[in-house]
Amino acid sequence: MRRDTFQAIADPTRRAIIALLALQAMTPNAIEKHFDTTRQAVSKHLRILTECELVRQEQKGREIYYSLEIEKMKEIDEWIAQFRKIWEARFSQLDEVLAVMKKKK
Amino acid sequence: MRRDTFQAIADPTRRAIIALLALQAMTPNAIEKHFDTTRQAVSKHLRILTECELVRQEQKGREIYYSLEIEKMKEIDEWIAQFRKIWEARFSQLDEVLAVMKKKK
DNA sequence: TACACTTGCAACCGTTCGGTTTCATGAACT
DNA sequence: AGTTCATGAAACCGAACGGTTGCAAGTGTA
Repeated sequence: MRRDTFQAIADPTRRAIIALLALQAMTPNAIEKHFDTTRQAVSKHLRILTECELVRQEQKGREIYYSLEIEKMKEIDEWIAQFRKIWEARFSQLDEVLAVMKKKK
Repeated sequence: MRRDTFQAIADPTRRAIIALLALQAMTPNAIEKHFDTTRQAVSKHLRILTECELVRQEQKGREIYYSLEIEKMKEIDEWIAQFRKIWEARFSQLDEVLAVMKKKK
């Protein structure tokens, strides 16, 4: 069973849950109301997110509040960084070209 | 069949292929040599990447060169941006705290 | 033309995924 | 103590995934 951050964000429902939890901690019941699935399906997603350590739980009486472990998202950001570097380099190249064109004019 | 950028980067082999193609265009045969799988498996990954428009092909004689459509990676970057905003905000808050502490000392 | 090379595609296989249904557990309320 | 509420876990299902094997098609070369 692969269980990493990339696999966690592969599912659109999980991405939506992550985005929700970025704003505030929520209980499974509260999360469920934002979607068209059953509570159990949400619960399964939360299980996966917990296993990936993208989310942490905090028991409050009989409710469990889930909140986002936002630091984990940096894993994705770091991987993307190598490509961002490339397109930023291209952009500055374009900038140079434009500067040269302007000069000539 | 879900076929989007997030699902494309969920697989570690595909991530490695993407990273390879970011450096230079390659043929399936050349790509295969970097991995421990069969050519056909790589071919399947390339098919998925093509369907996601993350990769484009260019026929050169009997060889096909695959290259990365790096712009597509921005989709991921844009989604991550919302979280980057949060952790950067937290970082600058920390910065403020440190500044205040320094002042007091 | 015959043959080697590069590649894609279809069929199959075991595993995982995402979901539903059902049941168990533990906290809060009456 | 009994009931309701919030939640997780297990069993099951159909679909998709990732891989392998075998084959077909097109290009280059002797």
